[in-house]
Amino acid sequence: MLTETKTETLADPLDDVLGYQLRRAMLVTMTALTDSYEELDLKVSEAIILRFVGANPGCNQSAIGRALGVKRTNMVPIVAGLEARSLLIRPPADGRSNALFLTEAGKELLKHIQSAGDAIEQHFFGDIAPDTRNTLLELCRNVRAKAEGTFGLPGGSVNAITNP
Amino acid sequence: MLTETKTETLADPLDDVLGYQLRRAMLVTMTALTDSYEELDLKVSEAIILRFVGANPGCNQSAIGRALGVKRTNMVPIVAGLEARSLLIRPPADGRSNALFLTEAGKELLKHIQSAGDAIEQHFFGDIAPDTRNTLLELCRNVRAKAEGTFGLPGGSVNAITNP
DNA sequence: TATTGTTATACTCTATAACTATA
DNA sequence: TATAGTTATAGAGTATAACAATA
Repeated sequence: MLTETKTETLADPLDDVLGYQLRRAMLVTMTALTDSYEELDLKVSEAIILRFVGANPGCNQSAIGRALGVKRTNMVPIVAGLEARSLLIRPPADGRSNALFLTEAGKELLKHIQSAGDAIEQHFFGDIAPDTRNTLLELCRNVRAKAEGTFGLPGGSVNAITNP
Repeated sequence: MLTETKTETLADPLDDVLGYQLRRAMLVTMTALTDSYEELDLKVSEAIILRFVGANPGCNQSAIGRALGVKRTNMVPIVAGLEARSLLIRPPADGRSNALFLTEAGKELLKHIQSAGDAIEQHFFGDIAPDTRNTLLELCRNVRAKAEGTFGLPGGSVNAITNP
């Protein structure tokens, strides 16, 4: 006679829902990224913003916010924190906006940010065939393009980036 | 002479980072889902939990929390809210746990939840070829399987589900 | 001893409104 | 009038700690 093993396995009604499964998978990678950047004492949002400043020296924080889908009101404490840690400077560009530049410390940290990001990318997506990878990237572009479609989403709030 | 058009297009250093692009795409679909469920006066978390109860009548809220990656402490107000709205009941299963069941109203609402979810799925992923779709689902499974790999993530907090 | 439900609480990211200064 | 930076504040999701009751 078999001892009854309590199999706590719930039926998953979303098992075949691609949007849901993609989200679950993304949460895994975001958690890994969060943990990895924690060793650099950075949040994911801070790391991403540093990468953007590194790639766009002299841009202002509102432009980065638009690119990332982060409202300019929420950029304030993040950028202020990075400046307070001397990872970037923001001399006035004109009377109302500041030009962001990485400091030497910021540039040095950026290298580690990129290494950590690459490691995560490699770990989770390194075994994907190149053509599958391209298919995926195109899928992502299509999904984001559809955001302005039938569902009439406001462009600004479609795509915030920070929270795991 | 050409008038200089201010082309505010920042270089995107993450343009080719699959993890990042997948996340951006996911945020788009989650925003659409949030907006859609808003018409049913439901949060995404509430809708997902109702789907799980519908698929697993009699289960308790901690089990759902484990399946979704939501801590049982955070299940409390959500389930209590659904009970207060008479969408589910929770008679005691044994002395310490309750068995969750949808009410008739909950079952009726579940139909609309599924329709709304299907519409989002169709809108964003309806044009994907079946074999590509399967590739994607397998990719998701692989990513989640890797969470217990090198990065040694705690199984519990890997995969919360609610927040857009 | 482990599990279930619960309260209280803190932290993060996101959102809106409103203000100031400048283009 | 539109834009950039800012402050204050509210909401939602997630986190830990602690407790009582039960298995």
